[in-house]
Amino acid sequence: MQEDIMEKLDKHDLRKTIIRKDVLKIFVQAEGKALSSKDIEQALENPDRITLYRTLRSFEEKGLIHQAVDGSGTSKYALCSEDCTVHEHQDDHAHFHCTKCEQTICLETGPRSPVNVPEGYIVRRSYLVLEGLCRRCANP
Amino acid sequence: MQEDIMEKLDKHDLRKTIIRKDVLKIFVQAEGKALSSKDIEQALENPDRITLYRTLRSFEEKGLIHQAVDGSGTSKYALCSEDCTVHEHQDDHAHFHCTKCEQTICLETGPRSPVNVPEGYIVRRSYLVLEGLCRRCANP
DNA sequence: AAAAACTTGCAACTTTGTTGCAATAACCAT
DNA sequence: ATGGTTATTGCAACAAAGTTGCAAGTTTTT
Repeated sequence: MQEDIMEKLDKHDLRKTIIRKDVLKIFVQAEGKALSSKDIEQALENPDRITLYRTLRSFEEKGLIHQAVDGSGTSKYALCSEDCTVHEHQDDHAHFHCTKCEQTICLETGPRSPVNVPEGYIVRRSYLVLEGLCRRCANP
Repeated sequence: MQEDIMEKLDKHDLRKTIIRKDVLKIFVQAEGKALSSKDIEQALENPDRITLYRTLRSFEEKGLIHQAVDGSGTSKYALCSEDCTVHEHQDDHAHFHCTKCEQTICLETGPRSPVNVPEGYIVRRSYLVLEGLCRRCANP
């Protein structure tokens, strides 16, 4: 698993620094859960906030993680599937956002039916967010 | 039109103060375009920033405007359709977000096919965001 | 017209995120 | 392994977006 992390960093052309290993480990352990900068700050104790932001940006640029739009206002990130590359993210799945515990998870969703946009508009990506209560919060 | 605005405020149980009339007028004129707090600040000259935030919150609570999730990070709002009530928003349409000019518009979209969520999860609302270039930015 | 209820505007503060720069660590080639 | 190159870190300073408490000012109700 330690090797897994090293390999991932290597494959995505990222230097193996302590914080990167730590952050990536947290993402791997989170298993499809989207994490905010704050979540990670709390998991690691006292990482430099700025360095963390930059780590997240690098990870995203190199195709290791993707932003999970969830309507909560703050950015969240989740581990990409294996086939994301530096140049193009392939994370077309929807995200579920629990309004009670504020957790966001990636859903396994197939391709969506296309939506009509006005003449002349170009669609590059789309995000689908489902909002409601997760299992834990729905059944207290 | 002035009467229209007064009526809307009345119907939604909001006091008719100067800033509320002004802000609502801007939303009516924006015609389906989603506006950020900043957009409105610029349209009105020097409104109190805090009061504006509170105005937007009241409008949303009373079902006059709805948040338009667009993945841009900052909150945007657009006028609700007539049948939104205080208790339940009905704005199920998608939003288009132009990554160049940062404008967001409401799209007229029909009902979407439901997405599978894990056992026990409850979906209350969903947001669909299309991201790309608007007509103006796509054809320079 | 006065009382009650709500709204405004100000100060102060929090959270989230960015930039510039010197010091440091990782990587590559001897 | 050693050193040079290049990328990364950590700090300070800053900026944007948003919130809270409270006294003063408006609406609305009676």
